[in-house]
Order: sequence, then C-alpha cells, then structure tokens
Amino acid sequence: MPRAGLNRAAVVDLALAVVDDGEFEGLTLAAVAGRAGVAVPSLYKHVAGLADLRREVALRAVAELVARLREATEGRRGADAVTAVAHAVRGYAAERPGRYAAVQAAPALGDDPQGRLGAVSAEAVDVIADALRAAGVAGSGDDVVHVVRVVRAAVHGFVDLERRGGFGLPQDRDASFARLVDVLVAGLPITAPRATRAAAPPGGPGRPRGR
Amino acid sequence: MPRAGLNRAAVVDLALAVVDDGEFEGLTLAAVAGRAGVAVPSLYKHVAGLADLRREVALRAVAELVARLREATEGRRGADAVTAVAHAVRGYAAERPGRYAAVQAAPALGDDPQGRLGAVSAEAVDVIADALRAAGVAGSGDDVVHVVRVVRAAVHGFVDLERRGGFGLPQDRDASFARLVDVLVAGLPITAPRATRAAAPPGGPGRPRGR
DNA sequence: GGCGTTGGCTAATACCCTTAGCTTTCTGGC
DNA sequence: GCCAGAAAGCTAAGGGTATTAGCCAACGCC
Repeated sequence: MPRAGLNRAAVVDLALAVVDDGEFEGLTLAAVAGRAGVAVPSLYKHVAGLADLRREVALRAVAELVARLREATEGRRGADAVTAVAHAVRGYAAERPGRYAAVQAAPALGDDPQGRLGAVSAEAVDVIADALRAAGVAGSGDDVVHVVRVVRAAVHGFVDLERRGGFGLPQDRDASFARLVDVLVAGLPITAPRATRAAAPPGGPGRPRGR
Repeated sequence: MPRAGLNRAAVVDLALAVVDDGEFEGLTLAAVAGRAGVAVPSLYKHVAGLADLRREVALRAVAELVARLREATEGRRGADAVTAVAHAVRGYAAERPGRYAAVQAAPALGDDPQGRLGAVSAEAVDVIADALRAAGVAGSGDDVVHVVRVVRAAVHGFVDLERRGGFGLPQDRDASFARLVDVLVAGLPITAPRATRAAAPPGGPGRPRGR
C-alpha cells in the first residue's frame, strides 16, 4: 500500500481547497481526508486535530489578506489609502469567501501557541495604521487606533452583511459600498487630499470605484 | 411516566436559554432536550429538526431587536436616531451575544417557508429607514436604501469585530465606537440637527454616550 | 541489508442529528 | 363514565462528525 506523501503544509493546502469551495464552517477532517485519499485518523500524523487545522488555515488567510493590503496601499496615503483598503478587503471576500470567514474567525480560535496568529493580525492593523499615520491623522497614538478601528469596522460590516445575504433589497450594492467609503473619507480626520481622478495613483486610470 | 408538557413555543424558549448561555453555534438539540428533561427525539414532536429550531430562534431574536430599535428611535430623527440605533444594536449584542449571532445568521438559515423571517427583517430596515427619511435624507428612495446600508454595515461591523475579539489593543472600545458614530453622523446627508445635550430627548440627560 | 522513524491503517469511543415504530397519556364525544 | 383517537413521550437504529489507541508497512539512512 503506497503512501500519499502528505505533510503538514500539504494538509493545510487541502484544507484551504475545501474552504474555497464551501464555507469555513464546512471545513471538516473528513472532507480533507477525502481529498487526500486517506483515512481520517491519518491526518493526525500531520495536524493536532480540527482546531489546529482551523488555526493554520486562519493563519494562512490572514497572511494572504495582509499581503493584499500591503500591495493595495503601496504608495497611497490618506483618503486614497482608505479607498484602497476598502476595495482590497471587499475584493478578497468576494474572491475567497471561505478564507475571509477564516480571517474573521481567527481571534476565536483559541490557544495560538506561538502567538503567530496574533502577530500577523497585528501586522494587518499596522498596514492600515501606517497608511493613515503618514497621512496626518491627528497626533496621539490612541487616535490612530480609533480611526483604524472605524475603518475596519465599517468595511468589515459591509462585507460581512453582503456575504451573509443581509442585503435583501435589489438596489445596487456597489453603489452602497461606494457610499460607505465616501462617508468614511468625509468623516475621518485625514489631511492628505484625496487623489484627483486625473492624477490617478498606481493601478491605472479608471481603477474600479464601485467594486 | 408523566409528560413534560412541551409545545413549540416552550421548546423555542429553551433554545433561547441555551443560546443565552453559549453561542448560537452551540445550539444543539441535545442541549435543549437536556433542559427539557426529555429524550432528543421527543423534540421532533414540536419542531421539524435543528434547522427549524434555528430558524425559530432567529425569528424571535430579530423581532426582539426590531422592538428595541423601534423603542430607541421613538421620537428621534436624523443624527440622533443614528446614535440611538447604534447604541441599541451594540447594547443588544452585549447583553445577548448569542441572540445577536442568531440575527446575523438569519439570512443563511434557508427556506423560511412562510417568509416570516424575511418580513420581520424588512421591518428592521424600515424602522431605520423611517427615522432617516423623516430627517431629510435626500430625495430618491434608492438614496435611503444606501444610507440605511451604510449605517447597518458600520454598526454591525464594529459590534461583530468586538464580539469576536477582533480588537486586540487595549485602547478603550467605547471611545472607538463613539468615534464611529461621529463619522457616520458627519458623513451622512442628514439635515435634521443633532439634538443638543441640554434638550436631551427621552431617555434622560446624560444618556450613555460611550456604551 | 537491517532497523528505526514515519505515515498510513483499523477498531473503538463518544458526541451529534434524524427516522421508524412503539407505548403511554390525555382528551373529547357519546 | 368509558372508550377511541390524537398527541407526546420513549427506545432502537443508522449515519455523520472528531478523537484516541494500537498495529503494520514503507521509506531512509548507516
């Protein structure tokens, strides 16, 4: 009887694949074992159990989202960075709903023995904070924290409601999202002006505004 | 062997009790049966299964939240209504985290045979819409829809992140929430002025601002 | 080539939901 | 007051899930 040649990374890859065609809640050892062509208990040779696997999936997802945020805010500051963050998050959730759910579930996933999850989550906050700090968000460090929370909350709330089917009416959701971003930009203490449409930052002209 | 005297409403009551000391995900037929002092299959005499029970719990929770929103917006319009809605939602989530999770899970709960859940959800949106419409939110009906979505998204996002432990830093979350409300009020097209502190609306002076 | 490590397996336990079918209790009409 | 029939409980059984224990075969290295 030949071996399947699994290892921890491969198991997590399969778990991500499971999450990608389903919900995060649908991540099950049985599903992963099925894809691996292996009996369920065999997975315990690579992973400490379902909780461990969930944690690992969340870690990957958060890291991936951080990378996207970094890329999206590259060279942008202030209002423009807020817009970029908003669209990056919504885009990620649309593309990979299961992974986005994993990101959200991350804090509740318990032990986090090496604190890796906490570290990479803090990184996510830093990426946003840096973009805002560089844009003149008012002095005190606490202020930046509050502003980052406001941005995260607003964007996450919209994305989460959308993902869960919370918007029952037929009106255009892209327009609603654009509206949300406008409200954020208008209400936040950002000194850097919003980039004009003519002098569009990297990403090319006509960067999608409504998606 | 005496009867337990259950009925559909009583089973749902017990389910709500289960949800109230745990998470919505922890709602299990076994737990309900345990509280009822009854074997698990007996519940099927009153409820069509776990999915049905979940739906019923969600229905109750949404109705309860709607009632609170109605009460909170009573006599308030515009900016003040937005503040009231925000605090009502956050207060409900803090007081009954499991039920708030049920509200959020509602749209994903499937069939909703009589459309009761859809109806009461629409009611929730209407309560907010009415308060804003009466406050001069600009003309077209679509505009009201977008604004209501912005408010719902921002508030829900904050509450959801908070509930999930998504705010790792020690800074005061009440202050962050107040900031979020300020951003909403500042960014929305509300004509009605914010009620002055001196002429505080029903609820008494010094209504909690940071909770 | 042997031997230890490793990665698979089966078996067993303990949860969970759900269906089927039985029995007991309550209730309502005569 | 009695006697159906309906309603509400039960046990038994079957199919998911995760997890632990213990076995055995394959791989790799000396």
